Amino acid sequence: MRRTRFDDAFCPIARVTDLLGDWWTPLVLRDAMYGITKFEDFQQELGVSRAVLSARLVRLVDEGLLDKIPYQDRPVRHEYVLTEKGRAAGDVLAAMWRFGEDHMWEGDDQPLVELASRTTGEQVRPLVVDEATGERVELDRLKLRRRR
Amino acid sequence: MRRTRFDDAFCPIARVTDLLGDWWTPLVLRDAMYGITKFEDFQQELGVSRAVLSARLVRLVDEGLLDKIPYQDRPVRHEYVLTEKGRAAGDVLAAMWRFGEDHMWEGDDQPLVELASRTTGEQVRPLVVDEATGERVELDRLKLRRRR
DNA sequence: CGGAGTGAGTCTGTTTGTTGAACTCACTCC
DNA sequence: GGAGTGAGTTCAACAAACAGACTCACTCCG
Repeated sequence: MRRTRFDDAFCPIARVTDLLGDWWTPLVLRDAMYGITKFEDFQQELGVSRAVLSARLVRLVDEGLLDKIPYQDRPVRHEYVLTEKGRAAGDVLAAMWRFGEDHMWEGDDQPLVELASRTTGEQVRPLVVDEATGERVELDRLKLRRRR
Repeated sequence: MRRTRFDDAFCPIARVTDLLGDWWTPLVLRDAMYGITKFEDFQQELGVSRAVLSARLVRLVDEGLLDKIPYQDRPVRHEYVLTEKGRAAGDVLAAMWRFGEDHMWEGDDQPLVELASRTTGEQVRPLVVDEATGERVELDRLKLRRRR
């Protein structure tokens, strides 16, 4: 029996879960954000099995988050680079970063690393707001309605 | 061999992946955001197997995203309600919503539902910004550094 | 020319996880 | 006394993930 798929669900969260919910997928995407492009580099960085990595990269290319671009012939070698859609998925990872930073360390412990701007050097702390008002989003306080 | 765990990774994204990356988990949390509290209601809404639902709820309670509160004796019945930490995880779901809304429908198709404020009735579109500057976060443009 | 090295996978046997369906248990309601 | 309900647990079949070995097409070094 196939694992239940959500890729044609009416709900955006379900469709994204279908795409990013496979084990290892968010970490592959994260490493792509950090500039990793080659199969071997993903594999060594993550320690994932080569078979699983191969399957994840194929999916991400199929879904349009990564482009697979040949950068030499004889033998053919590829690099995997983020597409526009792939970069947009960075917002989900950024939200995960913030939630993890705030809630996944016990007591006074904090993660050893932080995000910072390459230009100003200031620390960056992702926050989810409403685009129109700039106010924090609280999902449990919103309602769902049919789009008009 | 156990599926590789990321719950003690140095990276916040990896730890959150460990927590939310199990199949069905984001959807359980989403339904909790929409106000579902009872086992049977989750099961019927999602169509997930009862065994998996049971395991996911146990994990979410263990991790402190849900509280399991008895609301009657004889027989004991519980409701699962979001904790503060659980509501905070809503930001990740909101970012998923936005990415899904923008990128998971083909061509001119759009999801049939949208998020709206309960108070003003205005549509809400989650956006990930830097808390300090209010500017959009582009994860692939940031750097990682050791926290000082 | 021969052998080591490398990038990008595929293959294999075993262990874990997911699925749908049936089953349990402790009740309540008629 | 029997049907119904809420909240699970158990089961066997199937899918996915694991570590490690293997393949293939090259290049580089001596």
